[in-house]
Amino acid sequence: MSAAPIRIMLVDDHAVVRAGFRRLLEQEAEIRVVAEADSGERAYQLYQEHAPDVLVLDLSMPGVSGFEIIRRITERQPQAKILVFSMHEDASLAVRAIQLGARGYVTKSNAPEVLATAVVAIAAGKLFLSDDVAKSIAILKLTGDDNPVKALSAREFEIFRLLVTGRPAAEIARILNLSAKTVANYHTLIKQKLHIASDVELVLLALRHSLL
Amino acid sequence: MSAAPIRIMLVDDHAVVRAGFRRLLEQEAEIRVVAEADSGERAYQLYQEHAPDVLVLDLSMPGVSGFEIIRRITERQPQAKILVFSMHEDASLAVRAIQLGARGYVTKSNAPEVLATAVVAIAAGKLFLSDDVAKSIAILKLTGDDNPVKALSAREFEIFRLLVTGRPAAEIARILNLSAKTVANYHTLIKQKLHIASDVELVLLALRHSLL
DNA sequence: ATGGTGCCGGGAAATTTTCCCGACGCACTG
DNA sequence: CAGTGCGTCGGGAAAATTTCCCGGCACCAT
Repeated sequence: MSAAPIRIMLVDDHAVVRAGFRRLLEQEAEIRVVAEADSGERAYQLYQEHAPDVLVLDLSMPGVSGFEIIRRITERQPQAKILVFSMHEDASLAVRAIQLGARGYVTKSNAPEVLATAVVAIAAGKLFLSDDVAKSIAILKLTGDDNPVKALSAREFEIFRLLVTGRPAAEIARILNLSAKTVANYHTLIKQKLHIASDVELVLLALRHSLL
Repeated sequence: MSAAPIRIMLVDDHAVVRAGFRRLLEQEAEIRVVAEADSGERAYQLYQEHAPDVLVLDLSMPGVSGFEIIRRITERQPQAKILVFSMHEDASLAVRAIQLGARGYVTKSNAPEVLATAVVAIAAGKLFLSDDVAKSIAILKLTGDDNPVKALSAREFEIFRLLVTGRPAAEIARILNLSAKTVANYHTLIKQKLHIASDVELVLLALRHSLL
């Protein structure tokens, strides 16, 4: 089984934390920590140099934020495997991180061995969420604080769904027995309520909420 | 296991073919054929009445085409489970059918028991393609006859990829060191080459080619 | 050399989007 | 029960974008 070890890079602004993680992770025979970074700038650079299998990243850092690091790295390497290790159990943070391209999210309140488990899972190409964040996300989903459904009225949502299928406004108008003008007005209204600027983002949003 | 049987509806313009399918399918204990239709018009109507678990549909029919039936049904019931059973091994037909919302595609050149297998798979919520069409689709993908990559020049494709990430034109211009005007011109050109009318379709196209 | 093709952007018309507005029905409430 | 708010529907007109057409440049193959 243990062919090549899983090569890890750690990013955290506290050296002591990094050292702890290193110990923790290297208890697992198949895991090797090959690089560490203490800032966003260094993180990006070292990531390019070492091309680790998994990047373990603390979100809260001075300067360039963890989110920004995720964004930058996945922009060029969408296949990058990034595990976020955060103190916040906040569901929306996790959702944002995943949306930006992270492959996993584990809070520090978890048992230590969970981190290694997460690393292995992510290295294997899986998505990993610790139980606590998974639960908060599920709740968030259900209550839908975050969901387009929540922000939009029934009618607006109906039009939203038709829009993201690519139907021309004229056809939507026909389907719903509206004037094309009204559809256009709704279209604008929907984009406002969702705080997005373009149709492309509209589809992307629908996608993230598995509405396609 | 065998709690409730899988309720099937057959659509084919030849009565003899329907009868054959019925026999074939009902050899499986868990499958029950609850309705048959010989035309597109009837198909839609009966589907609403019986709400079968799976709709087995022949593509080639006089009058309302199989595609149109898929479109109409999935328009109102996107969760509808439709299995296309066709004589054509044509990959693009299968792709079109799936894009319209079908959950499976099996050609008539397959061994009889494949049909039952497909029905069961689709009832379970899976997507099913018979080996032959899967192969043609794969080839189509690889040779990319249909692919955006094929139609677009390198530069055009680069801009295409940035567009479908939702970035504003101004940012794309900055990234590529172009004037916003040029990006706009490319944007138009790309839509023309891809034969699409809107940005929404642009994203959906990218999606279908797993470019997101 | 020369015609085809991809790249880049300006100008201006054409179209679309957006904003603002008025109207209606409905539900809630003091 | 009048008043208030909100969702729905669309017209008019300004604002912004898209599209079309063009010219120039570089490259490459004939």
